[in-house]
Amino acid sequence: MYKLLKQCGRAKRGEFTTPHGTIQTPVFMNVGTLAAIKGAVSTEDLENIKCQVQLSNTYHLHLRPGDKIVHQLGGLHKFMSWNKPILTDSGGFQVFSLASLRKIKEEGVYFASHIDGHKIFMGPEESMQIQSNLASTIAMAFDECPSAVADRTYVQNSVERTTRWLIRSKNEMDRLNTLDETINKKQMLFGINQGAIFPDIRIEHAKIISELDLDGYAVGGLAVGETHEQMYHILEETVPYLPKNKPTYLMGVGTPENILEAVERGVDFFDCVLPARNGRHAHVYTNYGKINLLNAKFELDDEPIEPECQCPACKRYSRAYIRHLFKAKEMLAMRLCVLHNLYYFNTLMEEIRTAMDEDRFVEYKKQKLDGFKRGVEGKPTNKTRKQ
RNA sequence: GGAUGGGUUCCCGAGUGGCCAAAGGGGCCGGACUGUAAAUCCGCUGCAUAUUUGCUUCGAAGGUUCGAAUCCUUCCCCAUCCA
Repeated sequence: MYKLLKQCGRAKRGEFTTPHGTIQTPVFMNVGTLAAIKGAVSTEDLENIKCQVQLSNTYHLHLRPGDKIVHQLGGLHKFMSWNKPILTDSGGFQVFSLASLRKIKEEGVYFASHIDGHKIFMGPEESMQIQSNLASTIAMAFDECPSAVADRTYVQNSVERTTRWLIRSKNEMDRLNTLDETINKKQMLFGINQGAIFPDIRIEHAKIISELDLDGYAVGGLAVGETHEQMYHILEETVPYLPKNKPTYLMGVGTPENILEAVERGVDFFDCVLPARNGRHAHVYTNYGKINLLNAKFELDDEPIEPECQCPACKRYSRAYIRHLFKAKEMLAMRLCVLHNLYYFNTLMEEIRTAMDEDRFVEYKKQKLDGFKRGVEGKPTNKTRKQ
């Protein structure tokens, strides 16, 4: 259940209560596709980096270890030893990312497993059944995420099918939640808005799905190749047509800049692989933009990644040391950077919430974006700070 | 002292007359990554430059040839074996 605590312009500050605890929003959901955040991050670690919600994936867990196995083991929470909320993505994104391995039909999608090539079918009912077996807190409707460059006719047809799939998803979830063997009988369902970069299709779709009284509403199909300006524009056009008294979730986004811009436009849930993936690839976030620790200029840099950061990496280790770990291919390098990046994102959200509570979100956002824009080169030194 | 194998661009290592500034790795340097087929992928790596081209390079010095990292001579090193 979502409680809107405050609005700053269109920006929403809220609280979302679930059977697994209350989520303070705006929130960043930490992505652990295979029931683990890549980079050797444990559940204990997540407690140290302010993680409120984890995200896992229907398609991937269906293939490995198999949702029935997770069900037999008591559901995802017990399986991965995490008692806070978990959102499962429906497999809709894999319809996009595994484009060469699938075929879309009205009944659903035929995939060739990316692991061994065996044929699998997933429609709305199958996706809900898998997610019910996984017993996540929040299930996502099964959708198609069309490419940003798809033409209007394609998108129109795709969105209409996604609507039909949403209704089937909801019916199936309602049914599953009444079954004896269901682990989480209060599993929530979020619908997903699509429409690529066509505002009228987006708005029309938003209006239709808003009538279904779902637990939350996502905007999908963004950050898949369009420009940032197009993404922000779509949010401005679309979000006002989604229910204010429900969470609004921008799927798969994004950079700290993207998040600040989207919060301003009314989004309160986010998820993104970037902090984890970039961390594994030595790119780390600072208040003065993203830096690549592999760069030679950090060879003798004795500073932490972000001097103002209180994460497990920044409290103890220098950029030079972590750079060395990357060069030496020590997995601690990735682990530290993933922890830092996730801490950075979760802290960013915390700061956003505090700023909204204190009615200074606009100033906060501006100050943050200014810092990112200046970059590490433009960072004020002790000397310039005194002046 | 004798026998054999070998010395290639930062490193390892292919190449044995032209298509060779020289395969392939590694390293170095740089880039990408947005509901994770990603601990991945891409580019660059002799010098100088207008993406054309010029110059220098394959242990050293000579030589053969229109043309040599590749063939010949001598020398210098290295490895293994025999004395």
